[in-house]
Amino acid sequence: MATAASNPYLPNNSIHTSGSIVHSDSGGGGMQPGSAAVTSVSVGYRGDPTAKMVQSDFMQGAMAASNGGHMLSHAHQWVTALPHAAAAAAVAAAEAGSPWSSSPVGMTGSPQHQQQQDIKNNSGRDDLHTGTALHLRPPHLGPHQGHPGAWGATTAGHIPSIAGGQQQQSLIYSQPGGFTVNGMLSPPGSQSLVHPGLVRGDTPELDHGSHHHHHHHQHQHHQQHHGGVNSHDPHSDEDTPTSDDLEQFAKQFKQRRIKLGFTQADVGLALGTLYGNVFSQTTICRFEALQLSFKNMCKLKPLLNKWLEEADSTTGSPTSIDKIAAQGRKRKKRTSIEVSVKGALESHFLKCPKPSAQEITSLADSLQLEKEVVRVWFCNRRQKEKRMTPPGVQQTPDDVYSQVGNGHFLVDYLKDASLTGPNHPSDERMSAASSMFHQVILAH
DNA sequence: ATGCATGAGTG
DNA sequence: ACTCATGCATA
Repeated sequence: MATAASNPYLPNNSIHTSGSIVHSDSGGGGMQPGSAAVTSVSVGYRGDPTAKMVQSDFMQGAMAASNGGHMLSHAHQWVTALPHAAAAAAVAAAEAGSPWSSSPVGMTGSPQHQQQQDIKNNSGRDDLHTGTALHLRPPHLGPHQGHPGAWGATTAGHIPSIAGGQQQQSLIYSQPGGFTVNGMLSPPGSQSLVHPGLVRGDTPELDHGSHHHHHHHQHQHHQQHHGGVNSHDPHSDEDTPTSDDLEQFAKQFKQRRIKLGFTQADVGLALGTLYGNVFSQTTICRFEALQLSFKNMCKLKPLLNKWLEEADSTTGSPTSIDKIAAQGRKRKKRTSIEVSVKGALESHFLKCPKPSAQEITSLADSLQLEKEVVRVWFCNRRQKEKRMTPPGVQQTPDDVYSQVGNGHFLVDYLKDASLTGPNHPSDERMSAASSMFHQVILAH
C-alpha cells in the first residue's frame, strides 16, 4: 500500500491504496462515500520516497454534515507542503521566482478589466531541469500584437501570456543553445530558423483536405469593433480569429502535429521550452478538439502557431524529449461518481444549473457525496457548456446532424446567444459557438 | 479523451 | 462562491 504512494515512478495502475495513510475517515463527519462514489487513490507525488504524504488524506466530514452554514476552510486540506528540502526548494523557487504575476504588458489601449486572465499557470513543474536544462526564453516578445486597440479581449488575452510570463526568472535558465521544437538541444542541422515568410503552414500537401470546406462568413466580426483595424487576413495570428479560423487552425494543427510525429504532450512541453509556458497534454488535446472557451482558444492559437512554424522548419528532428513529470503538491483523490448519482446530478442540473449553497448541501446529503464534490461537479458541468464545441460535436459541421444527441446543445446555444445579443464580452463563447452552428444550420 | 480538482481572479 | 484556465489521473 504505501508503496504506491511512495513510488510515483511505478506504473500507477496497481496502486490503489487502501489504507495507506491515516485517513480520517468517517467518524465525525461523515459520510463515507462508500456507496455513492469511490475515491480512487493515487497520489501523483513527485519523487520523494522519504516523504509520503503525511496528512490525513482528506477529511470530508469536517465541513459537511454538522455545519450547514459555512465551510470556508477547505483549500488547505489537500495541499501539503513538500516535505523534502530539495523538492521544497525547487518548488519554492518556482513559485516565488516565477510568478507569471501580473505583467505590465504594453497594451496602451483598452484597459479591459476582467479578462486578463493570463497564464500564471505553471504548477511548479517547470524547474526540473533534468539533465537538459531546457528553458529558453527569447528576450523579446512575440511578433504578434500589432495594434494596441485591436480588440481588447482576445488581443489582451494572449499578449500577457507571452510577454508577461517570462522575465525575472529568465536569468535562471538562460541557457543559450539551440532548441528545437522538441525542446532538445539542437543537433542536426538547422532548426529554430524562423522563416520570414511564414505562411503558417500552408504546406500544400496536407493543408488541403478538410478545411476550406465551408466558408460562410457573416459572422466574422463578433468581437472586434472598437479598435477598428483588424480586418486583414484571418491567417495572421495578430488579429482576432474567428471561430472559423480557430476550427480550421485546430484541425490543421492536429494534422501537422501528427504528421510530424509529435504527441500532444510533446507539444505542450515544447511550448514550455519555447515560451516558458508549459501546457499539458490535456490542454493541447482540448485545443485540437475545440473544447476550450473561445477566449482561451484565441490565447493559445498564437503559441501553437508559433510552434507549428518551428516544427515545419525543423523537419526530421529526432523526437526524444524527456518528459518531466513533476509536480510537487498533492491533490485530492479523484472521486468517481456513480452513474446513478451522476444521473441525479444531471437532472438537477437541467432544472437548476446554479444551485444555491443550501441546495448543494442538501443534494450532497441526499446523494451521500461531499458537498465540495457536488459543488465542483456543478462548476465543471457549467464550464462544459461554455466550451466552443459541445461534447461530441466538433468535426465537420456536416456531422453535427448525423450525430444527434447533442442536438439540444445547438438549440440552447443558439437560443441563448440570440437572447443575449451578438457580442458582449461575456458572450464570447456563445458568439463563437453560435456562429459555428449558425453556418451549419444555414448551410442546411 | 475526459472526469474531477485546484487556484487565481472577481464580486 | 463563482468563473475560467489548466492539469492530474483515469477510463
